[in-house]
Amino acid sequence: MKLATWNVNSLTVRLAHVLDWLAANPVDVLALQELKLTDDKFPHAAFAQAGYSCQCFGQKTYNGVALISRTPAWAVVKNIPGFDDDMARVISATFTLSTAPAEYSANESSLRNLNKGLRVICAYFPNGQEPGSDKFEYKLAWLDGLRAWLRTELQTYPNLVLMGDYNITFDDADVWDPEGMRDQIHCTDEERYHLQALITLGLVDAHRLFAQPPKSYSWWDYRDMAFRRNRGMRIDHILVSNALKTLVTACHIDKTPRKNERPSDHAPVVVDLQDPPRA
DNA sequence: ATGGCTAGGTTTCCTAGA
Repeated sequence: MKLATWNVNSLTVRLAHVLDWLAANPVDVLALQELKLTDDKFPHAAFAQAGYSCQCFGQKTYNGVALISRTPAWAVVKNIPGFDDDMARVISATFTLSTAPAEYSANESSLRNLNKGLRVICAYFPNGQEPGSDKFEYKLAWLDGLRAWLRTELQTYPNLVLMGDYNITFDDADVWDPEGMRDQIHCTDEERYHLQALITLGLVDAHRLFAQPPKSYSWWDYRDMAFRRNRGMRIDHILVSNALKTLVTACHIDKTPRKNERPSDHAPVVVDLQDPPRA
């Protein structure tokens, strides 16, 4: 089973890129961020033609997230329960495992009660703009809300994947210029503390389970030929629950679509996962 | 150098991204 996450920076502009990428990389679930469109504008028909169904949580101009999948999504939840937010940043759903018997895909309660499903959370973490700003305070409050909710989600769904645009680097290895970015947005101790706190809840960074090329990044600024010079940061992550850790067989960042005409500034991150054993 | 692109809306400049 393959899962991927991609901040597309406007699905309106990037729809053809996403469809091309899915044709070449037929993942089971694709998490999209920064749709920048409302639900009524979501291109369901184009994805249906490619064999995918979609759960979307859109917003005009900013934010917006979606889960694109080959199998139906169950128990869809939008945003973080318990955290009041007027931005569309999170969408979650349970998916049938590819090897699950047909009867387990029959309905939502069987997935939940028999623990045969995979819970997937697609998240677009706040940018934060600048340490000390109102948006930074919002980012920290949002991270508090996410952690409180995840604590219980992990109890409900042991097989859980949290993927998306985190807008946080783990450490200096995720930054092309650690000295220049020290204490800057995405690289502050406070943000990294929050990211580590998610790990402490019982999640692991799929990327670091494997040997990766040096200077592996998922985002490059549009300016100053940053992609060509590989001046980027790794801020898009796939975290899997501890129960899934030994089932992850690969994880990579696909830089190919960043070479397109009019690319997103982010690249997709892809994880390969074996099905969890049946309880 | 507080700039350098890109996208969307309030559109010929503004906010926001990261």
